[in-house]
Amino acid sequence: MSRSRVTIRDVAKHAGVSHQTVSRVINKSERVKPETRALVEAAIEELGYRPNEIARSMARGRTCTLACISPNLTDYTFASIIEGAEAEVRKHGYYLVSSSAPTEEEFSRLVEELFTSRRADGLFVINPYADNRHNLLPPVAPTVFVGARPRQRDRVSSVALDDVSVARQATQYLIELGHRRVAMVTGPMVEDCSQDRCSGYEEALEDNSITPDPRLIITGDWAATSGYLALRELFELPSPPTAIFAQNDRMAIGVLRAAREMRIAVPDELSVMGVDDMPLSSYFDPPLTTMRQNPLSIGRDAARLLIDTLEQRETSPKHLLLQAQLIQRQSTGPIISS
Amino acid sequence: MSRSRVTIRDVAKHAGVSHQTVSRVINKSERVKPETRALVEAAIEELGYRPNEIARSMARGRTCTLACISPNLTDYTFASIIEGAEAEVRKHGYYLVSSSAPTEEEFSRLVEELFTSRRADGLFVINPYADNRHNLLPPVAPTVFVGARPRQRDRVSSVALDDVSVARQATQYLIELGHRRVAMVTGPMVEDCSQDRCSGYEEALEDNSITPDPRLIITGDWAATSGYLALRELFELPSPPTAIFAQNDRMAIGVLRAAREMRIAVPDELSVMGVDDMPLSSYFDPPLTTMRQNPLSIGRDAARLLIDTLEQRETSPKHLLLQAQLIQRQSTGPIISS
DNA sequence: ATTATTGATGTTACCGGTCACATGACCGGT
DNA sequence: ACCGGTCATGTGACCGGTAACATCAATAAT
Repeated sequence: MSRSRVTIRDVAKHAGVSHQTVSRVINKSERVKPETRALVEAAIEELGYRPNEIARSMARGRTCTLACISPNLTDYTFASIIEGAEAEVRKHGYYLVSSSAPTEEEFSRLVEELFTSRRADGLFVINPYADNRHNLLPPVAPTVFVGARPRQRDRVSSVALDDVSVARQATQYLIELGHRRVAMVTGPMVEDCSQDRCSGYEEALEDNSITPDPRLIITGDWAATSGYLALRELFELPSPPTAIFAQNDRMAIGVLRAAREMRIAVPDELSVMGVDDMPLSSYFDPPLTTMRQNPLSIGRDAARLLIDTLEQRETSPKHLLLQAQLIQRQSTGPIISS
Repeated sequence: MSRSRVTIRDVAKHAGVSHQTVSRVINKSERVKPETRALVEAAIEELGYRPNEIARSMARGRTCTLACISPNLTDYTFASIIEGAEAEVRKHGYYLVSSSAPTEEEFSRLVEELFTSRRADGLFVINPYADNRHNLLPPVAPTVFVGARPRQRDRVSSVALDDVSVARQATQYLIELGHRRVAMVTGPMVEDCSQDRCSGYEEALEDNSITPDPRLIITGDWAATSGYLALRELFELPSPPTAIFAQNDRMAIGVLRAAREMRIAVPDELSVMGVDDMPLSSYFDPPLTTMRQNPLSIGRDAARLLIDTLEQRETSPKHLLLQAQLIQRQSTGPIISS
């Protein structure tokens, strides 16, 4: 295993200074004479010295490691958030341990492991309201919620899509195409994100003096199947909708599939749109109109927020809301008055 | 931030023993009298003591952290591999830092950061032949390749899909449906995975005494667009194929899209299949026939292999090949003799 | 000239574990 | 009764950094 590590004292001896001076050089302290610095740097170069991060963590009581807990790592949006956060975090000299915790129990075990044993300095929680996990946060560690704002005025910061505004824009767009009976397929209603998208939808209806019809709102679970089932249910109604706003792309895809099977022409008889703009959304039949969010930048912003908090540049919790962009494709169209 | 840490010496004092005895208890050493053990455990409980993992790493010279470097974190297959590895790794008391390195430079910077500063004990490399990164491995750390076998008889282990066999089965299946002109869209030919799938394809043709036609092999890049372009190219041929084996689902989706635009009926005029079974593959039109791999178990196996190597249970490199399963859907069908 | 101030550097302890070795009690064999 | 061996436990060093304080020379202020 060649533990032939060069330590700070080896460098010191080689350069003929004390180890503390070497420490000052590698930490870019000002209090070192330029000549001495050069001497030490030469020694570092020559010996190929690298500071041992573990020893550093030990001495400083900080680990420079952050943790990110997500319901899973495979969902495209989650993965992109993590990718964004990871890159940003590393730019600042931190590392990111990303774990999946599908259940509350997993979540609390993870938090316990990571924080009581001092493995991580801070935490990202993706989808904190997927279940009761938001009540199981580590007692001390700075936390940033991703994908939802904290319900109580907590000490946690947050970064999320502006769900209200996104849903409102989407609905408004459908209404402007001439649709008056606009249905919606939601995510699980325990999630704030679903609720906010409902609010946005309702606001848009109100803006256009359309009376909401509760039968047009179907609760789904983000999976394609729930979109599929939603459409079947909606077309049992005496007067079915002419447009559907699905709260994510996967459910919208399910709707498209059901429409195909039921021989409902999209977009001529039914407009369908989603939220996310997954990589293959443009490859469905017809290509899906959607609200594109930028999960990478969500991750990046979350990372900045957490690091700013850790390094005391930010002391009070901050809440960021990001916008989405309408991507118009062929699954939506003007209403056809027959 | 609340440095009210309980240390091993606090516990020792509380229990009236030496810190070393406490250390023995938490490390489950046998050499402790049951009464003493009980005493110490009571003290641990009472004070809420948790060992500081960082101090442990420091003293032992191991970090119990593994790193996983992947070209990206958002690709469904990669993400699933990571999810599988992460869960397995944690079960054994390790942590996983997963990073994306789209380029060779990123890769080598990461390796440098992670291993010269002793942040990680071992490394997973997903897609080691995406570029020249397989030559930039950390000098000492145990490594497992995921998604390809090492080219030289290296000290690295590997876990991969049995690409030859998968492609052979897929091609064989198409041939059994009656197709004689079977085209293929490959991944980038620098990747062993693409090459192996080519070999499997050729073997199947040979098994059935079909002379390979090089014009039927189009090099793609795993992205949907390249499948799209491939089909356009293939249908310029004097006698176009009646079946296409795309080396992954995304490219197969691209083929489907092109077929739709060119009004080629799938599967009546053209059978299309892929490899992966992405979550939404069954939602395309028509639902995609594919070879389903199990990326979670790839990750899990890779994790076991790396940990076994680290803990010296496995001393010589081992190479695992996993199989895939044919998932028959509606994008493939018997040849229609007209 | 003397003292205070500042800058550059060295000394030593410390972070919280583990490791190697020392100690002493107890046991059995001769 | 003596010796060697094993078991349970304690002692002190050590891992490789950082932090606090000490030191000492050079400069500025009185």
